Amino acid sequence: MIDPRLVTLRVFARCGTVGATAELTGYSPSAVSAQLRELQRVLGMQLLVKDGRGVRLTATGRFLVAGSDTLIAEWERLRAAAMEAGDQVQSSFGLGGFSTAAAQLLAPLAATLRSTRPLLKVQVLEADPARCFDLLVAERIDLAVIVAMQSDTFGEDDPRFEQTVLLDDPLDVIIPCEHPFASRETVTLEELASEPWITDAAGSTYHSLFTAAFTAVGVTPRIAHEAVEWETQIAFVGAGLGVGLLPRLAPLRSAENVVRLRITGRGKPTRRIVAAARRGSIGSPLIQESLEILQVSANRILRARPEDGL
Amino acid sequence: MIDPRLVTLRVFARCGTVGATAELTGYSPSAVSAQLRELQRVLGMQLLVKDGRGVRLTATGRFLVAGSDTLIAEWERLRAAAMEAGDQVQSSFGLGGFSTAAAQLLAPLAATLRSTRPLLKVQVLEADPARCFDLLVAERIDLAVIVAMQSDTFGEDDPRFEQTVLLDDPLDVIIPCEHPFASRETVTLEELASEPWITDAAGSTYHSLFTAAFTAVGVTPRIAHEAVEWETQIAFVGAGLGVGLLPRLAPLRSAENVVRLRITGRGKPTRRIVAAARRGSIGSPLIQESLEILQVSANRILRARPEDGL
DNA sequence: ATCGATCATGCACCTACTGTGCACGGTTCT
DNA sequence: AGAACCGTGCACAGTAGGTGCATGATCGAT
Repeated sequence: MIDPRLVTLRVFARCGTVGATAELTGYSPSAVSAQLRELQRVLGMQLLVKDGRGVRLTATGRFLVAGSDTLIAEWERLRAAAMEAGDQVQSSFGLGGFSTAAAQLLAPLAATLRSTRPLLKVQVLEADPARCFDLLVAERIDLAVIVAMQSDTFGEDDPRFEQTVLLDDPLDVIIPCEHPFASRETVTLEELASEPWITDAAGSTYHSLFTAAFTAVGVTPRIAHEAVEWETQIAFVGAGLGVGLLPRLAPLRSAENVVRLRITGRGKPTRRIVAAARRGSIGSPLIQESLEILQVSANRILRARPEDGL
Repeated sequence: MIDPRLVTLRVFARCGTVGATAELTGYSPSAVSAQLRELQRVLGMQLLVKDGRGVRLTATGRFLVAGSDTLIAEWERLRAAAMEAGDQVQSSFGLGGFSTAAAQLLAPLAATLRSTRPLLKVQVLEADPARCFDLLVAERIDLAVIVAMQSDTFGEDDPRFEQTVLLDDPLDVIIPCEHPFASRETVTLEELASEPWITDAAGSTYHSLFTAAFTAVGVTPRIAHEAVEWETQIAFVGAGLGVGLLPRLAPLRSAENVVRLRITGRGKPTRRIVAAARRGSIGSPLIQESLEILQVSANRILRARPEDGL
């Protein structure tokens, strides 16, 4: 209901270049340029100035973008309330989430919605958390499932988003079948202090999660190998190259001769998974229903004993 | 910046029929019908139901319209603030007002704006107060000058509008040149109690103003003739048919052998003239400047002595 | 009961907005 | 200097959204 050109401007305010805005919104760069030009004409304001080989927001432009946060939130709130008041449904629904969430949480959610609401067009996009926020602003998706990171620039109080905690996903340890601990059910991080560890490259979200888990118990792990994908890491462990941490949500196929153990003791590392939506839209019946379904899925997975993955 | 279809829905909520909405917005009835249908499709809500030979808002529709008041106001506020922050001007500006205001206040305002802001497209529409409010909602005009009536359904606290008092326009008495009081400068209503009066038909806004003036001083005037236009009333008085009340803003040509006297004594009847705009937009520099110009015009007219009209 | 008036809507048609693809000029980094 | 990148103008195309007329439905008046 808000003019799509204003939405485009907001996306531009986040990524700073016309090209990136085009990529995020799905338009061509020419279209973004034309939209921004038209927006300035309609409003009678100069919103952009040339800056080097790019363009930059003017003070007026920044002011407008900042103020539009409450406008967007107001509209989302109104639409959600009207939806609830009229017990009606929207026609399309976009979901976004990072890999694990997309596979374990969003896929069943989309399937459930597809059966309970046959005429709702559901679209799922896999994207990392930062891009999920971009996609929310661009209105490409309506709900995102992400890992809450302390390093995130989006706080709880960002006027553009509203977040609710979905679940705390515990990290398990995976070790090779041949490992002396393979028959145990639980283990502490201290017991594994001298093991060769497998994790992601420094700088990734998983790596910071990894180090945080060990600093919490005062252990310095020896990092032997690096793997980006869970599948790769599991394969490394299965090959006896070392041990690793695996979120409980990440599935483990039985063929992979790897054992998953729960962590006990002082340090019980978890990653917090939250759902994010545009501020104001959280009350929408569709989003509320989605959150409930997500909770059910998450609890069902978490209740499963770690040995089930063997 | 708000979707024009939502604006159309708001206009429909006020006048109740597709045809009237088309007339107010400037669209054709087919276009209004298509817009409302499209709006329901996009939002996934049923906003209208057939009702006899017309259509009626559903509960959801009424809810949406009511809630959109704050949304519109929020946008107007944001735009006005951005305008002020950036010291920029809009490209078009619509003015509305009733007959006297249009001639005496809006015409000079439009002329001034045309000279101070050459590239601003100014449009003036003459319309009675009720229609002015409709035109404000329809975004055909941005500022309206109207007579405040106690019978108006639009209170000071209407979430859609914002009003500021422009001036209190005193009512003068007009009498024939041959009248014994013609050489005086002031008169009281009591002195004219037995005169034959000329006013508008019962039910008009002027008529209620007329009776209110006399009930304030406890006099019951004898209504001899009825006239709708000021010009007609003045002609009646000039022909010696009676006396009448004339707002000071209404001009008096010297050729009309009629004398204008100020009213003194307990009852000093006035009509309150206010400016109205969409809520939130009152801070816009263009509207602020317009209000100042209107004040200047009004004061200049009011300072003129009543004899000047002879 | 019938006829006319009124109201919303569907349809055919057309205009004009808006997006795409490509080429170009300007700017920065190496 | 040359290459890479960024934004923008232009020709073209598709489609959203406008008008005008005809139609069906409903209400009021004769």
